[in-house]
Amino acid sequence: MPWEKSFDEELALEKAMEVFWSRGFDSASIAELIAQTGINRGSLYNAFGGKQPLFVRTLLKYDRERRKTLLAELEALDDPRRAICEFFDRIVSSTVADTDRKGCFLFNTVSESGMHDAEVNEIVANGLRELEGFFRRSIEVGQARGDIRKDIDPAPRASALLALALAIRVLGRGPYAETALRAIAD
Amino acid sequence: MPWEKSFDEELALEKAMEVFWSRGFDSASIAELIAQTGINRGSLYNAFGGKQPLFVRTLLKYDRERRKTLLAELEALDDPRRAICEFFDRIVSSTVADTDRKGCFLFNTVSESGMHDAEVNEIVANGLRELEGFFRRSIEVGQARGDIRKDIDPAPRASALLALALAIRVLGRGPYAETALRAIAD
DNA sequence: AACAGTTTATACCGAACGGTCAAGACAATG
DNA sequence: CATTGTCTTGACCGTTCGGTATAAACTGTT
Repeated sequence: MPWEKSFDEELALEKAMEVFWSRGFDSASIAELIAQTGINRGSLYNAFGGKQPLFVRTLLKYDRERRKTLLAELEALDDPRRAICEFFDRIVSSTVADTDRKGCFLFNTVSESGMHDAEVNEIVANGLRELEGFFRRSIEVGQARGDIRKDIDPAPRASALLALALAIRVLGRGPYAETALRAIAD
Repeated sequence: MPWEKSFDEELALEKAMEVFWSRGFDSASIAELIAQTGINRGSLYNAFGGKQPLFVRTLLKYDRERRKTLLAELEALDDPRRAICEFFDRIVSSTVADTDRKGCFLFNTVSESGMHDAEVNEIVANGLRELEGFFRRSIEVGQARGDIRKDIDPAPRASALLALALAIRVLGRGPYAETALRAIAD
């Protein structure tokens, strides 16, 4: 048997992710993906099947390696109130540190005008759902422990926090005074 | 002197606006603009100069005819608290009524990945600024009249309301239970 | 050394893109 | 009625798009 893949598939996915992340699906051209991944046109199609499947794989990779690990990390704090604050802390600081204004891959995909196919929509919807769930759980536990005011309704407040997070990411280009935003969250 | 334009420029702008509004600048093709406006390719270039200038004109038209009139109308209520509620009422109801999921032209333009040229950015930034100003003014006046709690800081709260509005529009595809969102605004 | 299987590299495809151009259609002037 | 100058029209431009096909290069087995 002959010859193994000569490029690192995972590393190529990482590069491809950066391209989709910053440019979006439509605007990302195959040429750019080739240039950034360093692998050849034919190899790319051979290894991933095309633009769309590649996009899905990078999106899954992002969801798995960034969103899930972040939430797991925050839940491990076992301090709901701090977890939420920490979450917004990170969002704000990573937004201002994000010199090339990539934002958040999931949020970018949500707001990209043309709704994608069912598979992509499912991945994104699931990500948002889990993020909202994280907020809701944090609020509920925080209330049970007396760390968070009891007069707020967990579910809609969780939605509101999700909305704030999204907006911070989207608005991350103009108003940097968003730091003030975080202070309101609770 | 010869011949006047045979098509209604304002009506063509309206149609073009709908195209850019729902598809975004990049995804909107000249072919589609031609089909929807009904005017010919050459005429379009002759009358508007190209895709980009046409986009700017439709964006200005939107900003002038929708955003400004809406804010003026709400300010005319002379009831800051109700004005804010009314604003979110309208955003939510127009979002659920928006069968083709256009969202808000300004917000769409903000979140469109590739930052546009300085002119477009200025229009959008100005729109957001004025919207935020509307919130801040409403809060301040409301506080002075005793309609709004005094322990909230107008400026950051205005930013937060802007963020909520944007997020509602962006998320307007999945969670329709956003109606609950509005209840939290104050 | 011959072979098999997989990667490379490159040429190429039809379609769609934004934009231009030359000719024809037309109303107002002389 | 001829002229003038704009508007309309449809063909056409070069470029780029995502995707495919073909042939060479290469490695491990036989």
